Amino acid sequence: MSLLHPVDRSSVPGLRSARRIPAGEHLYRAGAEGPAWRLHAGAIRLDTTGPDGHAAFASLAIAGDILGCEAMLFGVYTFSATALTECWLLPWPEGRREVAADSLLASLAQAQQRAANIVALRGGQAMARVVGLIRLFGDSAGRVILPTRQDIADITGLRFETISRIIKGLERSGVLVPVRVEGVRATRSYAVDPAVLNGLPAA
Amino acid sequence: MSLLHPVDRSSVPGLRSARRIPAGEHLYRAGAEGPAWRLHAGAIRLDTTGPDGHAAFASLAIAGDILGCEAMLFGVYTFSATALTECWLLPWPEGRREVAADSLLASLAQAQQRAANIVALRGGQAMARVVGLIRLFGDSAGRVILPTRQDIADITGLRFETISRIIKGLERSGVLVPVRVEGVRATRSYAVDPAVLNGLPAA
DNA sequence: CGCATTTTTGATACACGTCAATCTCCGTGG
DNA sequence: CCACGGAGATTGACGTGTATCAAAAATGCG
Repeated sequence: MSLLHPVDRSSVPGLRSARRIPAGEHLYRAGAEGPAWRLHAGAIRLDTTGPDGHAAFASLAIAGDILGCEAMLFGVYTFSATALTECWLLPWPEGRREVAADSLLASLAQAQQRAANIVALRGGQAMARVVGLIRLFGDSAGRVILPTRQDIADITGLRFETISRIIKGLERSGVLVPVRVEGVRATRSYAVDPAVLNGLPAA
Repeated sequence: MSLLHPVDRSSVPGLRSARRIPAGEHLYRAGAEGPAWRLHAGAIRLDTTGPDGHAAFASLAIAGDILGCEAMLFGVYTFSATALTECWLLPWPEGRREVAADSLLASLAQAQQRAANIVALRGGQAMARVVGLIRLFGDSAGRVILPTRQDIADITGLRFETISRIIKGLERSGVLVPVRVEGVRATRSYAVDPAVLNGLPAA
């Protein structure tokens, strides 16, 4: 296995002011004040804090999504945001101008599409759910960096033991091949069988 | 059981141009052209049409939600919309003016909140999911008009036989009491135990 | 090198799925 | 007004996919 290096973000135009969040850390918590963000790279989970103070998975943001825009309306964040993988974010809206209606409309349409994706990850058999999540997280080059087993379990509504069994099964059947990436846990970086990454039902 | 009568919508201000959709009928289909709508009363399911032409539950709209705004951006609807209960809708945006950014922002925040609700309906034990859906559909007076068992099953990611068993169980334990409403099927209109309608874990 | 965290694996239980047979409701037409 | 028929709902018997509990192994940090 060759050792890959993470992308150098400092060369990306307009990303001077980008904020980096390491995997597992909070971007913000429900009830706190702060700006809205656009997620440039990585994945973030959003949790509601129940009346009993117990956090429950509520939604998912992946590259391109807008997060925390409700704080522009209510003053505080509704959800807590935690990085599932290393993330790069930009304050939103980007320019110093007013928020364009078109931009908001696009965000709204995208939010609905994302919601439909998440719903699909929470129905059907466990194998199909996990493969769906791998597709959602996989890049065009056929590589994935997955969240922890526990986070995958929260997203799919399964148990981490079940996730572990399924991912090990996909490894054994060759659908997933471990890939070492600097700064990423060994159990979380894989190359994905391209046939499975697009439509096929997997093993 | 007394016979209740449906609300007379003609007395609601600004609802002259409202469109009525009977339970079970389509408002629009994916790929078609049309305006965006605000759902004034009732509930609507949104389905994605998969590559195999097979429809899958994607999202839910309840009173106050905006539907089909993606058609303002892409020209066509992304999802198919079907009435779960009798619905009243208004074309959106309401006035003849431009869409206000604030209004869109509110819709975006609401869409995210709704998505979190739906996610919650698709995890945990079957009883908790069904009770959660009853809470979502129940009005402040403690009455619910539910979708068909099949629709509830699609929303919660369970089977209609399971839904039937759970709802019958709630009836037998007195949490749900059948209520006759004109034009609504006997199995779909109930009074809900107020203790269960707010926080309590149910039977 | 030791230790906390995460992941893997096994054995067992049970909640829900599946299949199939009624039963109820309600609209239709004789 | 009642017989008919179809869609939706209920119920039972049985199978199975995940949950649950428990223990060991792997991973990576200090």
